[in-house]
Amino acid sequence: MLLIDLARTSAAVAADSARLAKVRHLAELLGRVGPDEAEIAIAYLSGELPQRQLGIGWAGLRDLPDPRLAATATLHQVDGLLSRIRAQSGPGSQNARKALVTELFAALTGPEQTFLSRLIRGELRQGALDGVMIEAVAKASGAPTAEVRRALTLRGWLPAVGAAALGGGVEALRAFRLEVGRPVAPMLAQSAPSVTAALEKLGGPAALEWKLDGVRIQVHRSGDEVSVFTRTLDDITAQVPEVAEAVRALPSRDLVLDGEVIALRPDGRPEPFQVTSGRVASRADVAGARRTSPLSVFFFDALRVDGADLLDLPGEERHAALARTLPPELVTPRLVTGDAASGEAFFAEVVRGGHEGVVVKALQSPYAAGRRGAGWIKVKPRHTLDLVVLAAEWGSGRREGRLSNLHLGARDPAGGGFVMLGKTFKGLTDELLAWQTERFLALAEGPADDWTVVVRPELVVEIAFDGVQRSSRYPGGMALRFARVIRYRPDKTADQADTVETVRALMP
DNA sequence: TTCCGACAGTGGGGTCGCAAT
DNA sequence: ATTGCGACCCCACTATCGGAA
Repeated sequence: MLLIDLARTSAAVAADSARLAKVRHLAELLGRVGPDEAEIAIAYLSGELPQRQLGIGWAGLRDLPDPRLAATATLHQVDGLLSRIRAQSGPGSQNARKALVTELFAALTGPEQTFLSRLIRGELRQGALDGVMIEAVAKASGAPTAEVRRALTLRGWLPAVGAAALGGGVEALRAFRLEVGRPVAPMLAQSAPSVTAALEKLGGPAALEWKLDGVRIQVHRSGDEVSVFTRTLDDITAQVPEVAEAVRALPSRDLVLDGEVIALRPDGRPEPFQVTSGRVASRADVAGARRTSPLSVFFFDALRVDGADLLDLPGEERHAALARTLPPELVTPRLVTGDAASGEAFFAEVVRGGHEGVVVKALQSPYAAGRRGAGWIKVKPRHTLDLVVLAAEWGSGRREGRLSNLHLGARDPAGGGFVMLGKTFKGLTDELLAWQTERFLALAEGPADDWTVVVRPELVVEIAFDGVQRSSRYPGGMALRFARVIRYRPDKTADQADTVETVRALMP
């Protein structure tokens, strides 16, 4: 099969807004693809690369060669070159990668270049990723969607699952099982504004667990072999030796556990997220890093214990197995209650302890791997500030032509100006985007660069955020975490906005 | 007919490793 | 030594479609 076939299908998928039409386009192509090309086609059309990462990004795709006229590149040819790009390492590798990118793109037509560069940047923008591709695989293979989903849960890589379905139908899908050593897509949580709201949503008693501000891990143990995976299924075993040691010390030798790793201070309060993040990312001198910032591990779910797969069991049964298998200090603290008042009290206590919040879990729900299932609901406290818009950046994609990303500043009574604390594009409706674009252009003091418009600091906007963190990027040495717009405050002028002192008081 | 679950898109700050300068 | 880039850690929110109610 040729790359142009995929590029054409992708364009057709993008052109139809209806999901069912997207599925039809994708399934039609899957019906034509050969068995040895199915993985590549499914990967590309769901926005992924079989190589996962190439070492090429936005900058590596600047200055592409002119397209050619005849489309001749096959999927195998493209995939082979991408593998060669990925394989480059050591001094000179960056230049070698660029040379290979040039060679690859010089062999492509315009539409192919557009498709492939979007794919490599991770911005396919065709309105279809895994979710739609699952439906397409089901349609093309004749297997029920639920079977495809379940196989994906256990295998964690849709192209492999899709290829199996196209080749062997339902039978092939049923052959996928939970395998110790191969990570499963972790279950995710929805969110709610309060414990009361979360309990209401679940409609009965639930388990409230500490939400630790660390890094999600999935740990597999088979005998003395222990592997630790992140949420995106990357192997971080070497960076977090504390985890393997803790799990190896358990009596059970066959385990798949779900939990969180976090750096705690000697007094038990959490370090800022940056500390945990740094520990998980750093590969050099793990022993030294461990002495400075030791990691603690807490588990909250068990997917397999001693030969038994637990994924389909109710949450409370899985937790019972967890509690039987682990010592209490390795289990995430929790409270089971249906009472909103005691739930709120528990939440307040957790937050006082410096933690992120709680996760409210239905007692009955199975482990819905890879989905934002309704069974888990996270609750976090929310801060708000009234800040001043200092500038705005032009948006992209569906926000093209709209001023989108806001630069936010707090009032600085000492300096008489404003101190930038970060940016946000979240919480804006289409209506608000249109309004603010017009308003900002009226307040414009001129462009700072091609994509940023500096405005007179007059508009006050109410911003919600999760906390304040240390920053080396911004002049005040602080930045807001997860800032989002609540509403504009036309009733306030800039000299009534919150000050940097107010923000500084929120620093941990 | 209306409601709501699931998905995709639109980007945010911080950290590390590594190649290029 | 510094800088720029890529990859990944954390992530919130809105619009839309289509099945559920």
